[in-house]
Amino acid sequence: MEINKLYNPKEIEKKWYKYWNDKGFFKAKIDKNKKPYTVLIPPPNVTGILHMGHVLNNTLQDVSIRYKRMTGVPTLWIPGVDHAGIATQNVVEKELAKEEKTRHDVGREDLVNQIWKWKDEKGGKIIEQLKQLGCSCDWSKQRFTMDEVLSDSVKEVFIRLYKKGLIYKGKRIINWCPRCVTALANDEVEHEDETGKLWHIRYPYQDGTGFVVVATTRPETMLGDTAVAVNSQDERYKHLIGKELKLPLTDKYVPVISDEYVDKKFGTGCVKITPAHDPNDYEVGLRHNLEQVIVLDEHGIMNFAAGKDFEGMDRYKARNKIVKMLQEQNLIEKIETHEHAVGHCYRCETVIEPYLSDQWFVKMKPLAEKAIEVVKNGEIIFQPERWTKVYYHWMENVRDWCISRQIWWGHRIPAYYCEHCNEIVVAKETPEKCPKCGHHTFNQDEDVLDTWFSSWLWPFSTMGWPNETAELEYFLPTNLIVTAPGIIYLWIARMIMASLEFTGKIPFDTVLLHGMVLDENGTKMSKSLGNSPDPIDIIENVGADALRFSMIYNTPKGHDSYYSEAILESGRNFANKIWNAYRYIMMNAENIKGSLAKEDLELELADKWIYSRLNQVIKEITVNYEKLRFNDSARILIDFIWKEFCSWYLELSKDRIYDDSNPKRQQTAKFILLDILQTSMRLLHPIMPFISEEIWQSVKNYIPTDEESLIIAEFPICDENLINENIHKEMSLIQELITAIRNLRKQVNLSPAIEIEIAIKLGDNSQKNLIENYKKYFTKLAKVSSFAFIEEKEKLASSIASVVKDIEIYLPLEGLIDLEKEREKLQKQIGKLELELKKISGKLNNEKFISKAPEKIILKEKEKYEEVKVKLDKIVELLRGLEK
RNA sequence: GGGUGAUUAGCUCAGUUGGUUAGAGUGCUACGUUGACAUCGUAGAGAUCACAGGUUCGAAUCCCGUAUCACCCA
Repeated sequence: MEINKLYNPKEIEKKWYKYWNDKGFFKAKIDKNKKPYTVLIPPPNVTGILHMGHVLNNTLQDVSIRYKRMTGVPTLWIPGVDHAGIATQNVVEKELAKEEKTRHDVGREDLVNQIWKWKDEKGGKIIEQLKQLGCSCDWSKQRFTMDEVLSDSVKEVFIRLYKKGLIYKGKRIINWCPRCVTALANDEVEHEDETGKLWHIRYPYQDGTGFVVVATTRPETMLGDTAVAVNSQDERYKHLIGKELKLPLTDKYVPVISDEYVDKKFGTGCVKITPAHDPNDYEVGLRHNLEQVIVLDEHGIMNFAAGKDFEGMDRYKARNKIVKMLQEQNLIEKIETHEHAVGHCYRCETVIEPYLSDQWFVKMKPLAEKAIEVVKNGEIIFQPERWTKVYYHWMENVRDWCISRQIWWGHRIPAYYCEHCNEIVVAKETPEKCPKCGHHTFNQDEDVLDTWFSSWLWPFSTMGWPNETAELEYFLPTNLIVTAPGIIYLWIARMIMASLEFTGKIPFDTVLLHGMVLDENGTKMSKSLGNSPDPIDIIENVGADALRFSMIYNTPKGHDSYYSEAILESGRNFANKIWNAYRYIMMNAENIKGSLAKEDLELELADKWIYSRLNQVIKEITVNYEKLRFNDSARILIDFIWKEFCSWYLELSKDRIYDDSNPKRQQTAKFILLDILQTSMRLLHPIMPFISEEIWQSVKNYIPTDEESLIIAEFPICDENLINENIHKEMSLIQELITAIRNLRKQVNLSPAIEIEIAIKLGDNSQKNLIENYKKYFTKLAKVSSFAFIEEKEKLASSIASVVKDIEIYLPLEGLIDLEKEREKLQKQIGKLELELKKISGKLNNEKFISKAPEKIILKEKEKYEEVKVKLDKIVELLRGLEK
């Protein structure tokens, strides 16, 4: 078999993905005797294309589901996309705009049809990209938030909440996006700090005897002012309360009122009140029965109520004109710069407008109580835990949710108005007869529901609710939801509320929050900055495995992830390393005929050591997979495979692998190489599914198993009996000796090809057997041709030396030694050891330490003291030898 | 303005229950193509654990404060 020197992921990844999918390995099988493990995908937008955030998010989910699948648990990862109301409608409206048409030209029905057509043709892109990444979702259960069943869930929920009095319609100030021409919920508004201006405007007294100064960041709204408010405790303005002021640029007069809302310290302490265009002013207006004058239309254009000077002007142009006119009339006192947070539409970044309009709302408080409880009592856990505080904070201050949107793409509100008497009937279908007046003609509400109104039902609508399905019974509550903290409010909290309300169950038990993917400078990735690489390009270049490994390895749990090409190399190089170890092992597996049963193996130190380490690694990795600390799993794997398996074990095996004179030893080494490789592939599979399957399938030819595919093969279980501390001690002594010898060689720049003799003075005689038995390890890894065991340090003046534990190592150099350099080296080591010894003896001489520290720690310090002392003495002696 | 988090090697980060000679990777230096791999190997240098206090026999780790940065909320 010819194996390429460089790992080429492209064909391999395609091949195995198709195999897994065709074989149905992603499909969840209900087994009532086992508790399932279920992951819910955060449904990406139907308009979405894969970005690095998706890569991180979905890789984390795939790692957890693949790990669980291998432990034998029935697993289900439910995939799907959401209909993304505003974003998707935008896509088609943009196409219409190319023909210079608006949605109003084509009409509601036609527009919705066009969007469906677009969705069917182009909406599945991100799903295909997730498959390229290797995601093992159960695609037979893929859902779309506007599927028939999910739409039915939405209607059912709306009706139930309406009947319970938890959904109501009302005129309120809401956040309005003048570009999307729709209402937004509070948490769909993103606040950004901006440097704006604070205009101080004079409002003259009605009688012309003076003026008050109000400060505002939005002068254009003054046209809708219906009062000026001051704090009743403010001595400066007390006398003005009740007076009338002339509203500049208009022929209107407004009263001075008092309200506790006014902050005496902000601005001038006089606040203009615009009830129709500011949420706080709206509240003040209600308290004082003020008129609500709307001066902006739905597009952010001044309307007739703004007066003929401004009607038809954009809000910012009107602002400039107003300021200019005020200046001309000497009504601007001063203009300050002012830092403040400005709300933007989270979809299109347009500055939002507080806007008074008729909307539908959900009362959240009654739903929030239970949802707080299930987190407080630990039924639902946030990881990292600190996010629970964020959750509580929002839940405890939750406000009503504006769910109506003035667009056409989405779930149309199931409310019908009787044409005759305007009675509202909330129902799944158009009612037959008005319950109030008996008439038969109805108009359905024009608005659609917020996309999140379907997303919050995701945990159970995807399983067929309100029907009682086997899935709901078996898979709910699900187990894991993986997402970014940014949508704790938008999505996580609401899912918890909805699940409890409608199914009586929690939606999931664990919420894993991950960070953002930043570029190498720590800047958030964004399309407009152009610092966001296309993951599909990366996959085509280095493979999904490399990308997945790099992301997991470089993203500590709950932290942001810094992506750069350098980081990608860790995954690419690791894949290549594994590939070449595999190549070496397979080449030899082919050449070496015959095989041994496991019980006939002739084990030596390195073999016992690698099995011992393997089992420790199995234990650690299992813990880290369970704790969702995947970066630690990745780190343990790369360290074990690269350093211990490849750099030590595989090198040490060469001696036997190339020795045809001893078949039993040769076959032992062959078996162990294959066995460690296949077990490592099992451990690696959740993170690097493709290369691990490719290698595992190939090793299967030599180590037969009934298992059909790695994706459903058993995850290794630690065998404690194989973990042996004595073996570790012996092996690490040998490793330390080899490293020390290599170090000596390097010190005098010996070429790697030159064989050397080493003189050794042992600390105790038990070490002699060990070193003699495994002399070949030194030959192989340090090019040592022979050892001389010495008693005293005769004739060693022309050697360089090193100390490992209580063993002295000498490399004789026949007068080539640079005495000065050698002394320097030893002096430096002495310095370090003396410092260490001082620290330890400081502790041991401290009475309080002796009396208060646990026995175990004291013992450990004493042992450490002896160890350091022995080493120090030996090095001091060495130095003395050189100074003679 | 309120909250949360971060600050450990040039860079990116581990360090989980207070006892480690504070570890990786990358970068850097030197040497090297040794029968899997130069996407490699071997060795080395590189840290006052942000700063200032406190608790403790003992603090990178716990507490208080300060500074800087990031994110969230108003």
